[in-house]
Amino acid sequence: MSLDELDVKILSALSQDGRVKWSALAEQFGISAPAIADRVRRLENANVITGYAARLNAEKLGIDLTAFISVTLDHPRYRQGFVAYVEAADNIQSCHHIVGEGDYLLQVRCQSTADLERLLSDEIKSLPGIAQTRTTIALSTVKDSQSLPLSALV
Amino acid sequence: MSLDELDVKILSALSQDGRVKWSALAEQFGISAPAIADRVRRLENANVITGYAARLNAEKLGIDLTAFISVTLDHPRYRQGFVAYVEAADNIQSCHHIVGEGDYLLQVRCQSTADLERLLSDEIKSLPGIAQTRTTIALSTVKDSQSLPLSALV
DNA sequence: AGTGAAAATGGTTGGCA
DNA sequence: TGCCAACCATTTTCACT
Repeated sequence: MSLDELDVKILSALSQDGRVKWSALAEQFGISAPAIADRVRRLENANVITGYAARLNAEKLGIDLTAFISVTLDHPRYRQGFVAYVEAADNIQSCHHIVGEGDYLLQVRCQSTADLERLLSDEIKSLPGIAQTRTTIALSTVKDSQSLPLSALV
Repeated sequence: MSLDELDVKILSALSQDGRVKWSALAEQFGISAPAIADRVRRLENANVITGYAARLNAEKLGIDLTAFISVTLDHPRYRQGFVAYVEAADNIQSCHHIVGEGDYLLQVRCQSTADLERLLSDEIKSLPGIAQTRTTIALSTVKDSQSLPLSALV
């Protein structure tokens, strides 16, 4: 699917406000509301927009301990089990297969250091084939935007 | 602000589908649509819900090179300038002040290795007071959910 | 806090340029 | 693709519990 400039603008607007009214976008971009709706539907069908989510305040919810854990596996045969665990664990926000220090880099969210300790000791380190882990705790969050650099597309 | 069980369920539903109809939640939770709307408004006003966003497919958009960059500053006096840069740079998705290897951990999104090289050389390493950087490239993404572990709250 | 019904707003559909 | 206009769905308001 090819995107024109207006599509990118719509994507940008929807990443900032996923509940924006078509009529507001219509006015902003000088096009009609049904035309906006058409384009959004097209972007959804092409899986460029995969869904919508509320942005929650982790701090207000008391889930504001962020840590990064690099994990090294003993052998690739442990990958499948590890990945299955990662996908099911809702404390784990992201997991990337990396090159460098360790095999995987996890970003986790916990409520407390006790919670993190439990996650590390009782869960991650208890999985089969974990050779090594290294945990880095975030002292504070300078930026946490999940918006893609769409400006690069135009 | 204190959250009851229904609030948490609503937050969970809204993180999965930020455009869900109040009437659908109303039916699901056995309460009326205006009551759902009231609670959502309360959560918004309390800044528990900070907004809504479309989930975009980074791969389909060709912005699918993820890297982690740990940055060490020469001296805390460079912090302010560094933070200002980070906040303005839309390639930088997140930045955490960390303890351990380096001072800050950035997560960046690029279109290509050339793009990443430009970001590193022309931007980050050119900032005043950058003592060291260490870049880790993601070979693949196993998981990238931005949903908080709300189940821990109930 | 929550409800039900009415009013207001927004989304969707279909014929046409 | 996009527009307009009519139609339909949803949200919001409000008097009451």
